[in-house]
Amino acid sequence: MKNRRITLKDLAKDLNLSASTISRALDNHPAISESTKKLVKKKAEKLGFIPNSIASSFRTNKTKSIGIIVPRIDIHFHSLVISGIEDYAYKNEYNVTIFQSKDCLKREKEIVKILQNRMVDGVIACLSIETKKCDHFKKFEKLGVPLVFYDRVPTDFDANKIIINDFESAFTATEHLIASGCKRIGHIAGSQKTNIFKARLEGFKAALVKHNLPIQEDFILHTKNLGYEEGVTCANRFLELPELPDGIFCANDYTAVSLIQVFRKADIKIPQQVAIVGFSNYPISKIIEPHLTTINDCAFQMGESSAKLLIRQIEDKDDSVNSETITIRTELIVRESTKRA
Amino acid sequence: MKNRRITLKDLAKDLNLSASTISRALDNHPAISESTKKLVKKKAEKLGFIPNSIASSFRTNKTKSIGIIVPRIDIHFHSLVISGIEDYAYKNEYNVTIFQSKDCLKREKEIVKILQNRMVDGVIACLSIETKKCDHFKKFEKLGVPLVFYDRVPTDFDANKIIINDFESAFTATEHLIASGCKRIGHIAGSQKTNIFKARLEGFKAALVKHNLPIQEDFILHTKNLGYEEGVTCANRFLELPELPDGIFCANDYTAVSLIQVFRKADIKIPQQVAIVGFSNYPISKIIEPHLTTINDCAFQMGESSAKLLIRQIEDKDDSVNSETITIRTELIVRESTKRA
DNA sequence: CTGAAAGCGCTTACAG
DNA sequence: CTGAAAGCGCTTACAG
Repeated sequence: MKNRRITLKDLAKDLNLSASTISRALDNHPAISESTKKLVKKKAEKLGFIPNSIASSFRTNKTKSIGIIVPRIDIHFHSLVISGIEDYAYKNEYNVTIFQSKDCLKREKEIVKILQNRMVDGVIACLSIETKKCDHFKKFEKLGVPLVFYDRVPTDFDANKIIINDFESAFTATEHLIASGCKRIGHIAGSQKTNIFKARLEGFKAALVKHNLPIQEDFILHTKNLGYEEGVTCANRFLELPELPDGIFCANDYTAVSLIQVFRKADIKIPQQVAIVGFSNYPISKIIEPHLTTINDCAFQMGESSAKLLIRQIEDKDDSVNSETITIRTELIVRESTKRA
Repeated sequence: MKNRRITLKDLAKDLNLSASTISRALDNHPAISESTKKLVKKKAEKLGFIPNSIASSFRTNKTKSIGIIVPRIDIHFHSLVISGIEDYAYKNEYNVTIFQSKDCLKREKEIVKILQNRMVDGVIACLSIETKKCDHFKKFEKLGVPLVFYDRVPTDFDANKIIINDFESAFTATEHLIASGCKRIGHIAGSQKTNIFKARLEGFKAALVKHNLPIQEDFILHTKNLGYEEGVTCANRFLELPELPDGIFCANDYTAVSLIQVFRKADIKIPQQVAIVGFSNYPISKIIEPHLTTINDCAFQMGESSAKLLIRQIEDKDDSVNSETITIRTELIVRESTKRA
């Protein structure tokens, strides 16, 4: 049942040519005559020749493979990024090998070690939540393996990074609330150990300052991981305040959805009494009622940009000395949850 | 900056041993003395030796790599399956290379061709929606590359398949509506060109028949891809009927969510007037209000099972002649959308 | 318990 | 325009 695979040598013998010529003909080498190329390709097709990519990788030291390290594949943001990476990689004839760190530093280190065995030409990574120091990634540079980080990127380490403008996005979201007439604006913040959530809180505050609005500390609620349940807790804490905020900017969509649901049950009108803005543009933001105004975090595009930068560095030897930071501009998507007019 | 990589030969020279011995020592070959093993491993560690996995793959004809073909990575179901595959593969020291067919037959064929170049030891695939004939997959068998399908599996082709019990799941869901007191039960069906949706419709009908309830054709609405928007259309069609169903089983969660939202706006009480069951246990099912009763489709487990079966067939030569179908048993998750008591 | 040797299937610098 | 030859870094059957 299982056939022996056809090799270059088989083709060579069949055609009375050398393996070198076959190899060059299939690779469209300019030195080979058109007629020979045609002949070789026809024969290859007929015999069902499939080049052994492992042999080729071994010989050339190129695998045309990208390694990806994500916290979890089943988080929508990451699956979108991966999709963007795969898309760009596929067009450029690279393939994509995925590892999940499960947000566990130990596992991240294991994966980094695995990826050093020449399996991939370059690596794209989003740091695990536990990762503070990135020394384990430094080996890649020594090995000449380009590396690009996205979203959760190292701070102690000069590297290629693809990020979004979190500060400005938060600033824009908050200004949008102000423009909608909100004067007492609250925030649900993510872990301040994570840069992106820190930037979102700072952008929020900066917008208030710019417009001479007070920063009320009891309007700023902190969470550990911005989960749906934490959002419910925050909503209840807002309800216990002497006076509700009239606008709330949430550092992600899940907590925004919790707010909407808890507030609606408490007969609070959204957006009339409280306008709400989320962050990420998760699918649920256009299903929840009222539909949620949010920041599109351009996850797919982050993936594309990561792959583009990485592949450029893989193929462009001179380039790989520099490290580059690319900031992707998000956009505010205005929906019912802030349409007060 | 870029160091030359250490090879077996370097280690051998350094230790005055042969490359054969180094190779065996690192591989814990029983013939090598413990003292030599210790010596070699220590030296390897010290020099930072990283085995060249491509050279090893080339030599042994094993890549320890699994190829996955999914329609899209960013569909939650598939990202969960991939997560399950990666999890099992990682534990067994396999890695996972992903391709998206984008539900396009042409691209699926391209990917299948790419995967035949020895890059992977086995393949897991979910067919593109356009795929009717699976001839392009037959090459894998000839090449001795094990192949497992999940979810959308071929019918014209004797293959390894991981599926869920769609018929029974639909039957259970429908019986649950009946047990909740529903007597006029409707269904939102997926494309009847796809087996799983056909099975769900049949399971639905079978439950009605068993309990001597009428099958009302105008209570069975057909959709193309069970999208959220189509769900809204279906909801409105239900509302135009002379009498509403008192229970509706939807072939997925998105359409169920649409029903809930449109019905609530029309002041129809859920579950008192209409009880609703979905299918898939998407994250939104426990966020939408009322929370949605649904079938957990065990996507992660499908991934695990696919990987398990595939790896067994990769490593167990005798086994690979048979093809196996594994049916994963789903479970009904009862939530507010059907709690009428 | 260890070593010498062959070879996996390509690619490419060199030669003509 | 084509070929002969070397070699990428491992693994393993064979020999001792």
